[in-house]
Amino acid sequence: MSGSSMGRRPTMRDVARAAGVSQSLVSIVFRGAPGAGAQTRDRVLAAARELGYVRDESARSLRASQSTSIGVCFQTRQPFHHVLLDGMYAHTAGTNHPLVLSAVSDARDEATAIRGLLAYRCGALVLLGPRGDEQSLLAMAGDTPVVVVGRRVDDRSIDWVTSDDGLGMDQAVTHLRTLGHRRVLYLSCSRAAGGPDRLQAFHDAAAANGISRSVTVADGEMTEQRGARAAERLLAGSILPTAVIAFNDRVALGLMEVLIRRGVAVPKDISVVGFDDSEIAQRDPVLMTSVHQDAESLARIAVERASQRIHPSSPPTDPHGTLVPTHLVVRSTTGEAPRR
Amino acid sequence: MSGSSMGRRPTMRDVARAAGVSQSLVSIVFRGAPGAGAQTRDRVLAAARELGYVRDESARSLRASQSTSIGVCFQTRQPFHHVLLDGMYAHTAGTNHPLVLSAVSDARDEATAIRGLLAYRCGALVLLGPRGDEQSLLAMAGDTPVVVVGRRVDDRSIDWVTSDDGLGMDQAVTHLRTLGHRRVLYLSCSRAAGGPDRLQAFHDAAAANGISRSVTVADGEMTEQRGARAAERLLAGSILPTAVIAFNDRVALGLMEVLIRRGVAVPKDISVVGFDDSEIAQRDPVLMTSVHQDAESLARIAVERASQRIHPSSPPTDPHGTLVPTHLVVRSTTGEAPRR
DNA sequence: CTGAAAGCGCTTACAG
DNA sequence: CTGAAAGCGCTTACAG
Repeated sequence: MSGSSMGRRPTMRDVARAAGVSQSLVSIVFRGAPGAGAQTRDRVLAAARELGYVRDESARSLRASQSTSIGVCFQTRQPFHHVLLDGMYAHTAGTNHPLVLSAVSDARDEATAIRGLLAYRCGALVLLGPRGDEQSLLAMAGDTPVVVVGRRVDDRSIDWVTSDDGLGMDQAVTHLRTLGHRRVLYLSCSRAAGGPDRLQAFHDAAAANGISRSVTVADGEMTEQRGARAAERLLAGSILPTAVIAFNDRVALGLMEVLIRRGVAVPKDISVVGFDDSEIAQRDPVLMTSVHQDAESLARIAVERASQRIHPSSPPTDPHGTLVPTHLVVRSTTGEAPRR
Repeated sequence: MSGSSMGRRPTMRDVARAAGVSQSLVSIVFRGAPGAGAQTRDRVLAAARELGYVRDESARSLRASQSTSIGVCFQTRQPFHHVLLDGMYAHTAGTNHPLVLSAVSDARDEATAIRGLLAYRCGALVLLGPRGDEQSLLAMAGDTPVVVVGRRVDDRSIDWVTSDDGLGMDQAVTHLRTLGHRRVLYLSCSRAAGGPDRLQAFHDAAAANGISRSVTVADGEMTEQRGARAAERLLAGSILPTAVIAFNDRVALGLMEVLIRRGVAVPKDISVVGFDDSEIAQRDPVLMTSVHQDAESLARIAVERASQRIHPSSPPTDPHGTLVPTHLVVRSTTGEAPRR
């Protein structure tokens, strides 16, 4: 980088001088605004590259009348959030929507993470699986528009996008029912974003399939550990369900790890269905039947909603929420119900 | 938030007016600079809270003579990076070092991620497991100081901190040797940051334990899939090693998943040692023997180095790198070498 | 402590 | 296209 010879980082003035144009024009080129000829534009970009120029986001967002960056709040320990992040990066590459990230972790609560995003003047916030209730999310965000991913929201000032759990659960239960299963256990996670939605969806699907009276539900965390515990409790009990649907793939994996070690054959003795269809489910030899969540669409729609809120060309979309279809990926962990 | 009644977000001026002090004084309070009495300070903070004031990082970092924020470049698909993120958040909470995150993913290469950090005027960059070679990292960072986590770096202008792989490998190999193992396979990952270091460490540890001639090495990716493939290749071969050390816990897990399904008992028939001692290794029923990486110390030292580079009270520390000790956590996947 | 002021690097509107 | 200018919300040095 020849820029290093200057002793400070190059500014638009430096690029302008190097390209022999005005500073205003450099700004026009970098904003992609009309007013620069193709040839001039190339000269400016060449000079910028030569100097190692990087446009200053702090200055840009401070000065711009409308902040276009999208703040994303995610959880460090949620693999599915990282898949969503990938998708959001893919859908903002080359746009004027830089992503600003802020993580929720043991040492950092949601309010702190959101405050961190506001400090960078984000034009909109995308919250992945937020735990807070609607009113506190609204209070935290203040005047900044909010898009929630992974659960429904009633308040109409918040946009949301999530997988169609009703559809997904129905696909899972119908699949099991077709295989002859009636005694189905659902490992719920009421604490998670979308946890209550998914539980309701399970009850609805059981009713629709006429097995409401033979299904059971257990509640807990959304980790492998929780699945493992559930397996132990199952094995200690008198009547085994013939199939288990887990809140997510991680819970299903933990469950299967214990079952297999204890000599319970999957799916011969018990069928297992995961949720997410993450890498966990897809890999050999796990090959788990799982409800596929379309992370790519979730991410794309979240970005689109945020972008619409930032540039309100039209009144807010109605409805304010989107359900993304799921589909069931049948692999090797589901089979005919055993007769017992 | 009573601030929402203003129609725009509150600034320091608004807080000053509400608290009945000057704007300069509000700045002093928020910077923690000397010049404000305890009582005034409380009045300012109360007014700020009342208004829902969040200090504008864009303006702060634009104006401040020295940018104090730390840019962190991480990979979305690396669980260990998220543990490091947790640690870095914990060690910057309450300091004047806000973290700015930028992810590397399929859709976003390292150069783009680093440029993203520079755009926010970070005072220093912390790169988690960067893949680029030293010269390109230096070129990308320009004048911004760089701290690399997860591998050694020769260039003395870059600080680094990583686990002592030499120690960790020696702990793993010595443990196996004590149990009578000689035929040890190492599943390497030369492409990963620190991969070559760890491979060299394995060879050194084998030599120190007098088993150089009976060990083998296979190379590949750092995923469960890769471990599963390795297990299949092992089972197809004529002579099984009596123990496997994996590049990380994920590879070890994939390996064990196949072994257990094929009726190969761990550790009776084959011992398995992971690396990282992540949640994967710790959970029941996996309970994997693994080389523990001290993520908390790695994160703390990375933050300390970055902070030192931002506020150079003393000349750069010598040496510019730190090796963090590992320790071996013995669980249930290692045992006496089988006689065959 | 106050108050007035300069300036970080941009965006934006404006006269030419 | 240029060039001069204002201003985003802060930090910082300064006179009182």
